[in-house]
Amino acid sequence: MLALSPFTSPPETEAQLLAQAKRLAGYTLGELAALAGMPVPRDLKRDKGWTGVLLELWLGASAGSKPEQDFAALGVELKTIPVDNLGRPLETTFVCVAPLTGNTGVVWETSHVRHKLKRVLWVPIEGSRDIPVAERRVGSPLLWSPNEEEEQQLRLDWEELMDLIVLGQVTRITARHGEVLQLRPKAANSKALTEAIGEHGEPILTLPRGFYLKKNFTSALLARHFFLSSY
DNA sequence: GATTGATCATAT
DNA sequence: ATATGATCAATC
Repeated sequence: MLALSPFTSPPETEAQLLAQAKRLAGYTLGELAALAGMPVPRDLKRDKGWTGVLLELWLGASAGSKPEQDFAALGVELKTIPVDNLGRPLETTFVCVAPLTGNTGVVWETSHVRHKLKRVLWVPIEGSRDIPVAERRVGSPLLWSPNEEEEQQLRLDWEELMDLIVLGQVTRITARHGEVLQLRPKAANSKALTEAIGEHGEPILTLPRGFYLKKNFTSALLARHFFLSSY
């Protein structure tokens, strides 16, 4: 029998949240899904957010689609991150949608990116596609805030990208811009359009974009944690 | 094999 | 269309 049950209400402290996340380490997604009464999809092709929702449930996050941090009372954001057998990220990490209009005068200090990343509970999950979803294991969690260097890296990339957006260059931005933070499409499909600023300052329609953390960034922060926890 | 651009589900 | 949760898969 598993001495484990999902939170039915949000955790009241960071310590409580982290403790519960630590309890989940080592369990498989299949075990956690069964205890939560959730069916396990064969793969994640049509259930890309399934793992995130499962962990939200187990950790007592305000499930669903509220434009808030997952643990609003604690100011903590939950991110599951798929990793390989060495704990390296297999995917980039979505942060938030990029505002493409109304950006005159915006600054890093009050940006959505900075707010989202102020405090993050990272939960690594085995993500190799050759491991059946139900057999993938939850890894050791990490409660993280950007250090000075990370914050600076993020700020520089964000400022470069936002400058291009404000200057009407959004359609010229590719995922190659930015060292640790990149801008990529974030949409249902390539026909979903949103308003942006064109190269002559005119309104245009373009693909919605999102900010994503590149793997070099998340890989480093997870590696640091792994290194430190091995002592 | 890694990366960039595209895409999937669901709720509001 | 926008927000939440992300991974897929064509291409380099």
